[in-house]
Amino acid sequence: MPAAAQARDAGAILRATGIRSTPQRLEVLKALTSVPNDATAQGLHARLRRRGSRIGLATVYRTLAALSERGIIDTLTHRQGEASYRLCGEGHHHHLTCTSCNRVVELEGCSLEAWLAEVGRQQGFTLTSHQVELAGLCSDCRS
Amino acid sequence: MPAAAQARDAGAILRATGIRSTPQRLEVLKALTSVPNDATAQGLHARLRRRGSRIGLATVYRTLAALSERGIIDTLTHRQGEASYRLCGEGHHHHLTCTSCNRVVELEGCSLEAWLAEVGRQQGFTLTSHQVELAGLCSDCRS
DNA sequence: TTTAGTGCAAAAGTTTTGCATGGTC
DNA sequence: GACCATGCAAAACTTTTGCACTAAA
Repeated sequence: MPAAAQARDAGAILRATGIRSTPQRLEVLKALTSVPNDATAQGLHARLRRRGSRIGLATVYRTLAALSERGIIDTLTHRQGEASYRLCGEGHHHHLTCTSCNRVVELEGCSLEAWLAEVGRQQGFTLTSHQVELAGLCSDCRS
Repeated sequence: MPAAAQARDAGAILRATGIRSTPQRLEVLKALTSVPNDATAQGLHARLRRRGSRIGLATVYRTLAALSERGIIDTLTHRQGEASYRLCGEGHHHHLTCTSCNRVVELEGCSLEAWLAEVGRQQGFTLTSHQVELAGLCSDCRS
């Protein structure tokens, strides 16, 4: 459970990646661990402010950018016009989002290698990256 | 060649979808056919203006939204912060973009059904949609 | 003490909207 | 003539940046 392990000590994550540990960064990181799904910069900022934090919106953006750069969080683009972020397990994986309750399931591993290789070969491309976002209704919302 | 067929008569596309045909919408549609890759709203507007059109930016946005709603064009989100649009063939398909020259290849068909069904079953989801964006280096740019 | 992070406000950028005008059916 | 589309400008948003100040190492 990589995500849970990370959640146990936000400070350790920052220290491990060599970026300076500050109260604001810890706040953002903790807020991310307490959200089951993905969150937007604006949403995180509002949430922290509501709880009494004096953190600035720019700091939230800068923190999310720093964490994303270092691979600690993932940047999802399934929201229209607004980027959203999620604390994730390690390694390559994809997400499955419920269109009704916004629950996000992290799919472990990626079984697309064979297909990707085939497509690359057919089109003469050297594939360097791929982004996959699945959407549907979760079992709870289907009823 | 659905895309080419569409290009032959922009007016017919508009008539077929029941939306009113106007010079501006034809301009946008023709501009899309003359671009090999995807284009942004801002880019299309600038291009049309440069060629003497008096079309407004809002009209370009409204036209692209109308066309996208009706499935005549696809909305891609691989550009950061700016949506881009592409006149596409019919049916479900995915795109492969060259990270160097921005060339976009439209992949016919989608071979992910089996994988999707498996993932949905495992997670208890009823999958309703998926978005796949592949990126890599095309043969021309590899050298 | 050096270096990097923060908050605020302003700026930058994309997209949307209100409204008077003009074009389409 | 009824209705819809357009152009313009302003507004609404998200995100970035400049800068004086503060805090971390």
